[in-house]
Amino acid sequence: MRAGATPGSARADGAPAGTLQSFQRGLMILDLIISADRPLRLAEIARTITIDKASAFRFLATLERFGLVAKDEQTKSYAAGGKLLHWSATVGRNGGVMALVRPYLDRLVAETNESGHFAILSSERALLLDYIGSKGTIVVQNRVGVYEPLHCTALGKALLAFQPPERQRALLEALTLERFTPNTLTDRPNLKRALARVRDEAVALDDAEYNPVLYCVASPVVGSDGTAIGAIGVSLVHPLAVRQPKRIAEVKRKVRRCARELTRAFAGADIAAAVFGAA
Amino acid sequence: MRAGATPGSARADGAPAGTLQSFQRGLMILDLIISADRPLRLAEIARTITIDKASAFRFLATLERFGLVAKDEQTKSYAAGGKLLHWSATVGRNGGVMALVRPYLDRLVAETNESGHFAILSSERALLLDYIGSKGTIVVQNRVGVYEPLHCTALGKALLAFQPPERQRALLEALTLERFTPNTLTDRPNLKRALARVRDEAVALDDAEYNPVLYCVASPVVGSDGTAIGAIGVSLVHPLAVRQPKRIAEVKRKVRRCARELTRAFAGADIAAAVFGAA
DNA sequence: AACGCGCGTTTCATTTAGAGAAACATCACC
DNA sequence: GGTGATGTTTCTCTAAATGAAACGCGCGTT
Repeated sequence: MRAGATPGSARADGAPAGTLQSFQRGLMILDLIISADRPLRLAEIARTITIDKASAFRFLATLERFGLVAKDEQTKSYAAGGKLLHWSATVGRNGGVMALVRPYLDRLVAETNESGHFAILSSERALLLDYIGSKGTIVVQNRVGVYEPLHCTALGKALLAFQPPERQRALLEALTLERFTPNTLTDRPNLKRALARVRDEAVALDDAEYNPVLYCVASPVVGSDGTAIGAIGVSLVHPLAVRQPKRIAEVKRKVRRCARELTRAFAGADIAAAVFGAA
Repeated sequence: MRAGATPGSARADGAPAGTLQSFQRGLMILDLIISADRPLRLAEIARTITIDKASAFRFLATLERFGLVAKDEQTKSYAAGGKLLHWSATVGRNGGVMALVRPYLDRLVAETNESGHFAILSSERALLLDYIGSKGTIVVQNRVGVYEPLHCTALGKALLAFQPPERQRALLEALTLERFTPNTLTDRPNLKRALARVRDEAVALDDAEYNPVLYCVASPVVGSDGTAIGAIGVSLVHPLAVRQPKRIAEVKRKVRRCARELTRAFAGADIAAAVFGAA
């Protein structure tokens, strides 16, 4: 279409060279249908993606054949299909990282009696990979697979603080720093200062910066190259937590220790010592 | 490529008209990576899908940009990416059918004290949509999202027995009737007879025909057009179950009743009566 | 060290497979 | 019954994907 595009350069639509445009469009449609909270109609989809009706029709037909979307012939609307559930089940049982992390997370939850999370950096967000609810009466709901912002969560700041300098700069540049609560850090200088502190202490805090009722503590799990491959932490109910500085200090210690041991398991004792200091 | 293909007719590669070949290829690659139990290399993928290396590279680059696959730069291998977890989380919370089914499934499990399942027909398989473990000591593991064969499971047979005649014929035609245990029905005439009985009784059994240690009982949940929109059932541990005909009869009654009530909720009392008989 | 081999990546010309317009078919709502 | 929006099919043209080939690289072998 764009005839003047130099080969090898980025195209006008933002799709970089070496990627397949039509495939990408199809994935966008699938993503749209999954993200929508209700079945979507063809015209609606074509309009939001801004592609031709006819093309949308073909994409949807292909997705349907694959079982990825289900078409309701009555209402002519499209929703997530059975294959997605199958994929979910398959991806979920993929022990991968989680098999290694689980025991540590288990112990952290048992020790602190708070809800524990493990997250990785994915698409400029913190992606919650695992969750264990506390045994206490108040339980933060399970939100595995959910994205959370980097700038105002403990897990996010732990991940952000331990990125290579250029990557961190790029991320900070790209982030929106949306305000969620009065406590949210929304200016880059303040955030940078906070990250420096996280780097020093190897513990990140979230004092109701994202969710007004949560006080979170997280530490990075660092790989052999010194960058965070994940972050582990716990969530406390905010109004109760802030009144108990001794309890917070204790939780910080336990999260920190847990992350250090995980880091040692992943990357060895020398890296762990470099990040968390000597035992 | 195939220049002689008549417009509108099926293409030589089996892809029907109106579907996008390249998009389909991309989805096949994604499916392959998800299904694989280990990270895959580019060459491997290209060979199994039988596409050009260069194309595979482009597809993978696109998938990676989307976060659907994660590339390990060290080993140059591809695995399922974070976006899939995100999709899983999003699809999972989709209350849809399950919100309606859950209470019934809950009650069935409570009444029978056995593990309960709910499945739908998807891609010539029974797709497990929900599961509740029994409160007893022996628990069948959770397998939500898993496909099971139609010809040798109680849920599958319940679904199969209540399909429109032509669809049922087509399905029977297409099925492989693979043998899993000595009890598996592997010839079509026998299977047809079994389905006729299921249709009469509105209860399907699986006497260790798929898993040698399971005895399963299931009934169809029928929609307003008289075809099964799902199936609900329980799994008993086989060697214990067969010794207790009275227990089995009781479970059958309870499963049947649960399915009837669910059918009534979905399709109304008249349909329920037509399938399950008068109360 | 030189060699061969397989793999990943990039480039390039060829041509298919997809895009888009338009015609058609339905349906809903005035 | 007409008007407009939507879903579906057909057709033509060309942009976009394809596949061959070339390149660079790491690895194991001789």
